[in-house]
Amino acid sequence: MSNASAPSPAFRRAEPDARRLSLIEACARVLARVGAAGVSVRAIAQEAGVSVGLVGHHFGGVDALVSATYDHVDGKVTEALDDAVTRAGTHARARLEDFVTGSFAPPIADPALLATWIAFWSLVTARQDIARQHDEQYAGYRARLETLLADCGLPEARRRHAAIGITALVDGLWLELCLSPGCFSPEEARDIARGFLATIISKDR
Amino acid sequence: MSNASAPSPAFRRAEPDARRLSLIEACARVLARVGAAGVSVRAIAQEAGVSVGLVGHHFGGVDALVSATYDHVDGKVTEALDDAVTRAGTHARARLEDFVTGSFAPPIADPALLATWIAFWSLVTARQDIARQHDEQYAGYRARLETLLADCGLPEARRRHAAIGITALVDGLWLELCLSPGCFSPEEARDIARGFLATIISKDR
DNA sequence: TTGCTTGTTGAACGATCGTACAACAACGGG
DNA sequence: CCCGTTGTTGTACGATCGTTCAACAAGCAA
Repeated sequence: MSNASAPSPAFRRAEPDARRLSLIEACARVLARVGAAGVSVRAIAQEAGVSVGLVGHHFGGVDALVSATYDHVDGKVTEALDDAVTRAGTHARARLEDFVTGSFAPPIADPALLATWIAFWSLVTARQDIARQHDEQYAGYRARLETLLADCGLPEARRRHAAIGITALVDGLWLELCLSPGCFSPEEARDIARGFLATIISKDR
Repeated sequence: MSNASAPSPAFRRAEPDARRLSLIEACARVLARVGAAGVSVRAIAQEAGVSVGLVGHHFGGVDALVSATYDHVDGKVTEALDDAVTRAGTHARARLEDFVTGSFAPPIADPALLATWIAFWSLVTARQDIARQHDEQYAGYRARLETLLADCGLPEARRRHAAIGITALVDGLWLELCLSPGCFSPEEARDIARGFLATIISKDR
């Protein structure tokens, strides 16, 4: 039964980018499971199946890894919503509706993703770089929303308040959908959001 | 200048309830400052100006103190909103509006309180007792809201969706008001919330 | 095969964590 | 005045934290 000719390697080398990605994904899973209060280098390394030192080698420290995870998760959310808009076709109202209700469907409605996001929120107070990342993320989301509202013919004077309100409603529904999953369904969240949009944009067009 | 007759005491004894309250308030301040990830027995004790052992003596552990802080902060929020409703008088629509917009005025709009609340959210995933406390708090808020909606003549069939939507909008506005304080003002949040209410409840009555 | 690059490991370090507990002292009742 | 109650202190302990770094080895080039 010996296998001397192929002494299976103790570990596999990986491309730096690939290894960084696997660490980022492991960090996101740990954040979702134990929250920002319980995240640690050792927990992340174990989740990724590597040693503790590798985090320092690729990211310099756990803070940079958490920050990179924020960027990565935000990118996935943005990509998913952009895909939803593209799939909606060219009808402006449909593009807006699918952008807004996209937050209540996979992969964004995933409880693990929401828990990860809450962990980032909890770090805004304590860490300046996370606060900056949040500001950029929030501004980007609102800017995309305002563009979609403009395409629906909403006058510029009303876009700002509309975008703030829609974002708040979506965030609140998304949040509660994660914290108390049994309270209401994604379909109900969609209906509520669609009803709010109907009060802002005229039904036709 | 000697004062031998009054050798100033090294510490003051306090009523258990009073000491517990001061520890709870110190815990809330620490949660607001450093978030759930940075809270510790030593930080809380230093904030309250007492020794580390006192936390264990009065609460048994830091987890119970955090849980008690959640109860206390939730009680203060509920009290402030109930006061707003009482001050609004007997007009049903005014009571509803002041209940909803009360979240954008002191003491609830206080950034420290919001940061504390986010810290609780971040613990929902990791701690079952915090999750239960959240469910109770959320159910209580929605029940009060549904009562106010009923007083405004909203048919029962529409109350559930309306309450979920209003709660989500308020939570989202409250959240962003804390995370990016410079983005929009409490007055704007009030206007947006009032506009949403107007689409749910007929203007008269 | 040999040698080099470098991704990877795991032990070691000091700091900080939560908790336990024995000693101390403030304060009220005798 | 003294004494008992008990709120309070501060040290001690083991566990875990983030980081560092010398040694190892996987994979590629020659």
